[in-house]
Amino acid sequence: MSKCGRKKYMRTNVRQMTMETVESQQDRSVTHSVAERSSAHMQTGQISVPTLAQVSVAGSGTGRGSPAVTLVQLPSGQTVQVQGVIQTPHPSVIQSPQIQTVQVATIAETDDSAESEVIDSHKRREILSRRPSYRKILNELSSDVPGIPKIEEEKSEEEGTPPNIATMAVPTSIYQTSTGQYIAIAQGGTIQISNPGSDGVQGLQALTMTNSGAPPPGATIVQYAAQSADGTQQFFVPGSQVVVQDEETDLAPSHMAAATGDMPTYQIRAPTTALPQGVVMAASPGSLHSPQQLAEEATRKRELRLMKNREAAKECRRRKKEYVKCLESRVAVLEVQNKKLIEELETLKDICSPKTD
DNA sequence: GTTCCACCACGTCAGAACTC
DNA sequence: GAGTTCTGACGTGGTGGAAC
Repeated sequence: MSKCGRKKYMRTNVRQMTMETVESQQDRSVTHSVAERSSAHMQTGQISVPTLAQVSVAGSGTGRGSPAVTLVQLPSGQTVQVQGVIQTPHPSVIQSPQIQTVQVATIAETDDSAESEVIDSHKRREILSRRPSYRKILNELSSDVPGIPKIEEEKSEEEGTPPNIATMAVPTSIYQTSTGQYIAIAQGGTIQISNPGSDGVQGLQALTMTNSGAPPPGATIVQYAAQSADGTQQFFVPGSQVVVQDEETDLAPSHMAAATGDMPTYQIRAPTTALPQGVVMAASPGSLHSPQQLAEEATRKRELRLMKNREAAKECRRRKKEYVKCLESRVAVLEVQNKKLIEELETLKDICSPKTD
């Protein structure tokens, strides 16, 4: 590992540890995350007010959505019923069943029963060994809080198909260009380009072969409805041909009608040399006989898997960022609520305490 | 202009989590 | 239990700002 890499790794780890919830640490009872702690507070109705240590606050059955009526015991011994400032208690960012169970286990630790402690410890360890899913957490959160957008379940993922090629017809071949784009050529002559760099189905573009009639020798014009394209790309198709993304002035006049406006044009030509650098050839998923075909099939599968994983990693990072944003906003909300509660308690103290003047 | 540093995004791998 | 999805870990490259 390089020096730079190690440093970056350490930084990354520090950042990740600050937001870590129930992933990999063994002793979670000590290292609860902010969200976990705040969640525990919301669950038990306890409020941490360090500056008011003598004022004990007990929640009185303040379930989610019910009015937050709190019993405040003042230093003078008086007990006052308080209508809290939090009229609609926000659920914690982390609402997954695992973490809720963790909180129960944590609270149970205060019991003196050694037996229950052992059982809880086992349960907790069992639960903590599971990693939270950002999608699950956020979806559960969003089901409780209408304001938070739900992460859509990609249908294509459920069907085990990568998002970018979800609607792709059964391709005869899949190719990757040097720029990372994937080109699938179906039996019907439809060419679809999947751009891993773009989000969602926008990366999927359909091409229509227009080689009907009398095409000029060695060239087939392809209509390509791309959103943007820069530079020239070259990739291969079956039959020892090459698909070339033409420069704007590279076309014969008779073909210009096919490529109007900003649409770049692809031509299928006979290859001039061997495979260009960066192009990955993939075998057709047809009958496999020779070891070479098997190897090609294995390569194709690997490429597909890598492509899927690439997209999954992107999606995972996006979810993680969303999750962290959610946590941060939750912290901000809780800080405001905490401040208000402190002010409320101060006001009540002023009201209830005997006047010294 | 160069170097250093911090940050970010990405691709890949491995293994946990999940689905069927 | 096998296959798929998700996510932490790791390494890499790009970028912008600060210091020289």
